[in-house]
Amino acid sequence: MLRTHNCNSLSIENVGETVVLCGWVQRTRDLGGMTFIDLRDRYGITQLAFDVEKNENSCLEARKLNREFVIQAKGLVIERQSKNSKIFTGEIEIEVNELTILNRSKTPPFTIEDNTDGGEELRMKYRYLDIRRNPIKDKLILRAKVSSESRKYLDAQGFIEVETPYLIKSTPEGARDFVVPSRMNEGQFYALPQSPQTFKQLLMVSGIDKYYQIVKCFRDEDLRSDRQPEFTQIDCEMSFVTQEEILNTFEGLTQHLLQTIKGVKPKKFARLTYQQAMEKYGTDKPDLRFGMEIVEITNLCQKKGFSVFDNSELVAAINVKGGSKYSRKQLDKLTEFVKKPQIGASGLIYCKFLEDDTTKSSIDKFFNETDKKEWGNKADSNNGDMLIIMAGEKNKTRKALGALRLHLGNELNLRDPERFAPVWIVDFPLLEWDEESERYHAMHHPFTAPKKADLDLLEKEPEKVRANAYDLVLNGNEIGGGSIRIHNKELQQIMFNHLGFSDIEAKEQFGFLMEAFEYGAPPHGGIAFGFDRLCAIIGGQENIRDFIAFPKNNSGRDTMINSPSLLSQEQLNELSLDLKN
RNA sequence: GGUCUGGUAGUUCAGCUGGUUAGAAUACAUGCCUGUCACGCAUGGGGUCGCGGGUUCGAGUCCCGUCCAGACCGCCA
Repeated sequence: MLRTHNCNSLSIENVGETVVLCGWVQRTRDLGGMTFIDLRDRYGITQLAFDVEKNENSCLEARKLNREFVIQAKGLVIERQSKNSKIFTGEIEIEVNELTILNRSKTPPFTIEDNTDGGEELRMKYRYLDIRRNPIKDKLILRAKVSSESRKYLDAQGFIEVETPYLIKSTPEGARDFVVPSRMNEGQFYALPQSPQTFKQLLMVSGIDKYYQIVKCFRDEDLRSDRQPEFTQIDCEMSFVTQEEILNTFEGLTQHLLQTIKGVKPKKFARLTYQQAMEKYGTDKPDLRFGMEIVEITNLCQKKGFSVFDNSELVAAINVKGGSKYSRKQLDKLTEFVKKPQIGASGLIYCKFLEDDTTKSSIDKFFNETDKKEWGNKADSNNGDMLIIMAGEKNKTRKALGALRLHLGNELNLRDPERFAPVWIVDFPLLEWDEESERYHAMHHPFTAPKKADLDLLEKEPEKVRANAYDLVLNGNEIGGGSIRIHNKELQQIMFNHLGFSDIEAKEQFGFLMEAFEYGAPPHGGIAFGFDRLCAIIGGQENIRDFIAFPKNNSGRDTMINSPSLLSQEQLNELSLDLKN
């Protein structure tokens, strides 16, 4: 044994014991006659004390130590003369009489401290040093806890964890696949799974009733702060269940996690239909930690001579509490925000409700006090508030207002990371029109069952068909999504046809699934949680990178190991691959 | 594929409408200091201003291109 204790375990009760500690040198404080060293390991910090008069040799040794040297120190636990209440071991220190350098260290490129001076690029290149820091280490510990608590809950509910293959088949639907060339099958490729979707459905056909897997998935799409090309899902599927049972089971999982990890128990989760979410929040992943809902005022403001409103499909507003204090400059900034090409609005109109009960707006020429007060009533505006009004095409206007709402939520600090506002979004449309390929795409995926009541719309008004599909949204982030699946070959065939697959293509791509459906497939449905995102939000962050030990950067690179990288000509030959350039 | 922001000491950053020898903090090195815990004090070293081109008497600063990083849009069934 190299050590008898860790660096966070000794207290005043251990005084008088001889102990051996191992760890990294966090900092040395050389006072001349004596030297102090903060020794750090995963658990905490213990102060080592070296006194010239008591032990000159080890004191001189201690002065040679630099940051991040790995050392072993043997000595006596003594009570400190001056105590440090900031750390657990602050009442004691180790009077060291044997000091061994286990390994030396170069000066690290950034400081190994909670508030490091290192930028993200450097921290990623030296991720192994970054993980020595508490904030990163703690996030990995939180992740481990979320994973273990998820397993505990699902195991207790009778779910079975089954592993599914990583080397599978590329399919044209959905995200781009990462592909892996097959040496033994010249010219052929495996694909890495975007999700174990078809396998978990086959497991339902197998009678595995309740399945789950905490599993890596892969999508070759551009990255974001909440998107990595390889990411982890809690993937689940159940047989003989209604949508309601699935929602309840996984509402239970989410509550279990929030309770065991954060000690909070949210009430029954809110529910919105997709339609309601789009109307009230302009997005299918609304942040319900704050209000500021979108209010439609089209009928209240048309035919008054203001052509922008008169010619708009929708006029809608959000109420900014306390917004009447916004200066011209602040309003200009907001206008600038909505005019960005990403938002694409042509501008915004404000209407302030002043403390003296009068109003002031950018369109006072066209509307009188009564008009403006009517809008205010509709939006629950009080004196001191401000309406921001936008007009135009329905969906675009809602989206722009939704983006502005989120922007204001950030600006006004309404998005408290310690609060959790979960909401189920239900009744998603089954299909959405894709301009580029000029055909319908499955909004969720092609295995999602349409609502029975909407089935007869499928031929004539496919975009009106609602699906038995749902998302779990937490604090404005989509953390889970699922659906009741099709379990019948004929309906699956019809769906594929609507998605533009010929019968032959459908058979080639998903014949195995449709064949399985012919052997007694049970009704089934499920859900998948974005595990990295879930961890990040429970940890109060929006960026998932620090919840992944070794993440990729914006361009999909791992700058530590420098991947991806070129293959040698021999490797290419063996795989029968030729590079274009 | 697009929009925006940034790239200056090991690190984090400042550097104005172009103008002498490019600064600060921190880290690092050396010396002093017996109760520090972000120890303190003194001294010192440290720069291809991302890269390439252009404008100019003169470019870290302006222009064009390019690379890298980050955020967002598209994309992500």
